[in-house]
Amino acid sequence: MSLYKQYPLSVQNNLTKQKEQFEPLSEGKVGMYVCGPTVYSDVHLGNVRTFSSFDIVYRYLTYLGYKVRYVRNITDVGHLVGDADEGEDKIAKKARLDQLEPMEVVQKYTNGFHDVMQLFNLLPPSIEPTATGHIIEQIEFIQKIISNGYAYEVDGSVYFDVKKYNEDQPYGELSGRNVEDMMSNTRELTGQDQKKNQLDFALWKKAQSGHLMKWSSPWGEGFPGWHLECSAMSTKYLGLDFDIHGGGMDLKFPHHEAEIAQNKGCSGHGGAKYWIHGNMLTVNGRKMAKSEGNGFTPEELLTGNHKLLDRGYSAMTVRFFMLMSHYASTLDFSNEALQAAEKGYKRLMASVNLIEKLPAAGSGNVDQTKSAEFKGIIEKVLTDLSDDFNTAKAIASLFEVSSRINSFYQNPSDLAVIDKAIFDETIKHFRGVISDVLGLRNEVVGGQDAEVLGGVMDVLIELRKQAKFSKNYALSDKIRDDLKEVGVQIKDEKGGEMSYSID
RNA sequence: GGCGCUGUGGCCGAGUGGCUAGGCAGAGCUCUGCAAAAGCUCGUACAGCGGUUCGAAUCCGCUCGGCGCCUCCA
Repeated sequence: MSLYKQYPLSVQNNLTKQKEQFEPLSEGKVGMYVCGPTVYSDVHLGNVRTFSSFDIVYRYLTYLGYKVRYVRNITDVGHLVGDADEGEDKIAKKARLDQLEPMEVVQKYTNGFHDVMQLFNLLPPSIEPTATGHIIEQIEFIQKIISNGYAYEVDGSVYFDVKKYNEDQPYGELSGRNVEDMMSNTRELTGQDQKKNQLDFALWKKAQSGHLMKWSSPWGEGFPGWHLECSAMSTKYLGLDFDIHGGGMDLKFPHHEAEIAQNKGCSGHGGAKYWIHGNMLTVNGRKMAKSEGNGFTPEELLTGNHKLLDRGYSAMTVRFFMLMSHYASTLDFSNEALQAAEKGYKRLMASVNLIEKLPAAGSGNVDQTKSAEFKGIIEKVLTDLSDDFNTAKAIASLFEVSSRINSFYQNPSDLAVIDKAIFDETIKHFRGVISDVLGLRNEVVGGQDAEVLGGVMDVLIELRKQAKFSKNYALSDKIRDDLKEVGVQIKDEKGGEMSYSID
């Protein structure tokens, strides 16, 4: 039996505002689209949180046995800087400032984005389409919307007719808005003379003279509107109807609302069945954002070279920190919280590393009750993950397994009564969840350096053993204390063995 | 102004009406030559005020905070 039948998944669907049983449109297969980054600057930690949230979704679906097609786009054109329609293209502006080709800007930050994803151990999507690579699809999409009567052309630009659309189907169902309210409340913007209505949004914009990123279209030279690429590319790669659409909470309106309207205006199909939104990372209670000046890059995080950071934190520490809260809750960044996460993460991983040192399970009189109880912990982990990807709850249970492992190591007799098959199954999932679902990995020195270090440590440990054996505590303590000074902790174990960990 | 979220012990954070996660910090104990690690035990928190209920952190109302979106934003 596949795991997804054993641990049926439920998800909070923001389209229906309810937690629902997850049922893919096609048995055993999942199509998921997630809004990716706009590549005109470095990603900051807040961006990382959203992508991490959906990395968990992707990983867990896969772990449950679903075959997942995960599409995450790269927005490399089209978003304007100003709040009116005449603003400059962000990428073009960056290109002008840095004296680069727009596509050089795009490439630079796309590379940077990939590096960051790798650093935090996020899996690459199945397809990573770019907006500039799908201009034709977007033009075709617009043409269909126009022919359906939901868009109009004005002087080389095309706008989506929200009011007309709203006569046939509700606009605002995802974000809980209604058109009448918005028409009376939306503030006046300048430079929107072309639009019939303030709520209308651009599907295609005529390129002003000097605009760098532009393409030919039936309406003249221009570029696609802000929301169109996701509609066009999700349809192309996942179909008119697919399972999951994800993105940051801040994209809910207007971006995702526009996406739904575009989809329905084009084909009558709304796209995704389940809409999932990741919440924001905050700093002192405020959203981390470039405009707030409270964002920092992953590099600053690692080095601690930022005024908000007391010191540097590793990528896995940060990943673990993010997983300790639920993706739909805001998460507040602080040095204290990071330090707590760091210790917790190390404790968890230490127990994972201890598993291989354990003696065999089930070597004594097997106690079925205790065995079942042990198994129950990992079942709870999977049940919690199936409850809307609740990593926070799951981690609590993982720590329980962790404690058991530590106890088994100290008291092998407790392990002797645990059924071997049950133990192996539990440990398989314990390791699987930590590495495959949560994406946590050991942060150790790699390569040749690691071998050398290991060899050096073996020598020092042997020296300390001899010193202890001859009751030369002054020397044995000096070895331990001096190593502690340079960040290596020696631990004496039962039976005279010693182990070490690197801080 | 509209839509929505939120207020949990020293800190961070889960919480499906009753059995009241977990991590970090703190206290005690065990183990230990001394440590460290680990294990065990402890703190009995849910912004305030009402209400529903046998029973509410959890549901309802009001009050007071905080935040997000409504303009590009993960």
